[in-house]
Amino acid sequence: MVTLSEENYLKTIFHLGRHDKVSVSTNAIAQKMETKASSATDMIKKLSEKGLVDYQKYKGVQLSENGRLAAISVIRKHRLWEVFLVNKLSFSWDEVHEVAEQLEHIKSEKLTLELESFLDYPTQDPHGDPIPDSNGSIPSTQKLLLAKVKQGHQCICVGVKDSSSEFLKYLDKYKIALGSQIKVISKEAYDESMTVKIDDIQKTISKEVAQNLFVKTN
Amino acid sequence: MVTLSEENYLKTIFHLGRHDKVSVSTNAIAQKMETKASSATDMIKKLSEKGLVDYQKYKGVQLSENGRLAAISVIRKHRLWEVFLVNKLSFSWDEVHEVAEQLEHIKSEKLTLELESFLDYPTQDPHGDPIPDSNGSIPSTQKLLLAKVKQGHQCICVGVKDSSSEFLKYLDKYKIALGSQIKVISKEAYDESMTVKIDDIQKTISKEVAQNLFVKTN
DNA sequence: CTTAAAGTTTAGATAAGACTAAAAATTTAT
DNA sequence: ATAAATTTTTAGTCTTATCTAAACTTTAAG
Repeated sequence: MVTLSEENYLKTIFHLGRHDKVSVSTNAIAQKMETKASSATDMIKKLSEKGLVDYQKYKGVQLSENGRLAAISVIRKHRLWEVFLVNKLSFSWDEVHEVAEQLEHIKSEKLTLELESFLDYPTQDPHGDPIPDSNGSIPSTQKLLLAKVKQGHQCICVGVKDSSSEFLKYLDKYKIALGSQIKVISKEAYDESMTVKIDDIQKTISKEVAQNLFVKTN
Repeated sequence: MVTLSEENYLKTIFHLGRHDKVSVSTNAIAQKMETKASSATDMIKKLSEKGLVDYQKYKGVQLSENGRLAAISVIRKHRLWEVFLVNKLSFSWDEVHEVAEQLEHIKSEKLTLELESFLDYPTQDPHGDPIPDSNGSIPSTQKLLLAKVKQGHQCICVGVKDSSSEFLKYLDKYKIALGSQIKVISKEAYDESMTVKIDDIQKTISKEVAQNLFVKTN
């Protein structure tokens, strides 16, 4: 049995180790979990004893195959519930995270499968993040940050890097949503801001925004 | 903040104190919670300190107004989720309890209200139990046990007293469901069994069954 | 290459919730 | 009405997950 707390640590280790596949440091885990390094060490030992992570003292951790599957199972449930909250109940994309953090720990294989079916097998959550399938495979999407798009190019918004409520509300305010057409009109070298046309409305956006929007070029 | 464990105790005390409104004994609580009397005493003290129950040593407990509201809130969520599982996902009425036991602890007022709306404001769960409204009022239904129905009388099945998986599967097997028309053909004094006509099919049912089916006379 | 800084682990403590065993109170039975 | 049986509480222990403070590694600087 994997406890609620263990699931949260596994999820954190998964997210931290996602991009660079080197091992994840104790401090990084503690910081993300908003806890102390000593607490992280304790939990890492426990996860290691259960065979969910590979751990060497002072060298950080990596998820084992079982740990990866456990983490993905939690992330799968989190994202399915987010789809439920937005598509079936009337939650907006900036309101779902906290509730999904609770719902992701509900243990029932049948529930997850039935929910997935009820939602018509969605492949991504309301923020554009991919939903793992029941085998733990994560559909990959070739997306890049809007900040990387060259002047004159056209793209489509497919996700957010920062899914904080504040950023999502900003996007809502300026009618930027998944699927929005974005054309890069010009880029400012000085502050890395850019002027873009979003579904035909022109707007200048800051570096911070451009570095947190995922797009797909078409 | 009411913890998960506290919520479970409050729910148990509510159910035990439902019919006879006298105070609930430590042993009764421990038995229902499948724990030891000493653990129950510890929790009772904690609930008492939080003002959720009225407690006098050796005299048992009663829910305070706040405790009652907290218990009802949990029961409301439990029953709403059961409706969701049966009506929206394809759970049967004998499969919902365990999952609802987990879902009932999700904390989000908005979620509960939206779920209730999504389900079209149901007034009872799949077992015929009433769903409290958001103010904590429980719709009362005048129901009685089938065992009390006199020979020759007609009634309609409106709920179950025992909602164990075993009993519910028995009812499914013999096509007894909420809404079934039941006419009492004869009663056997010796073993309290009765012969009934259920939606026009005649069957003899035992005392155990008759004492666990709620009906409404029409 | 040695030392200071940063990062990590250990040791010991705490709180929640549960348990066992024993003591105390209440209820039942003679 | 008192002894026996039952119920309830208390005292002390355990586990999980957390914390602080101190000790120990590793890394970085000079």
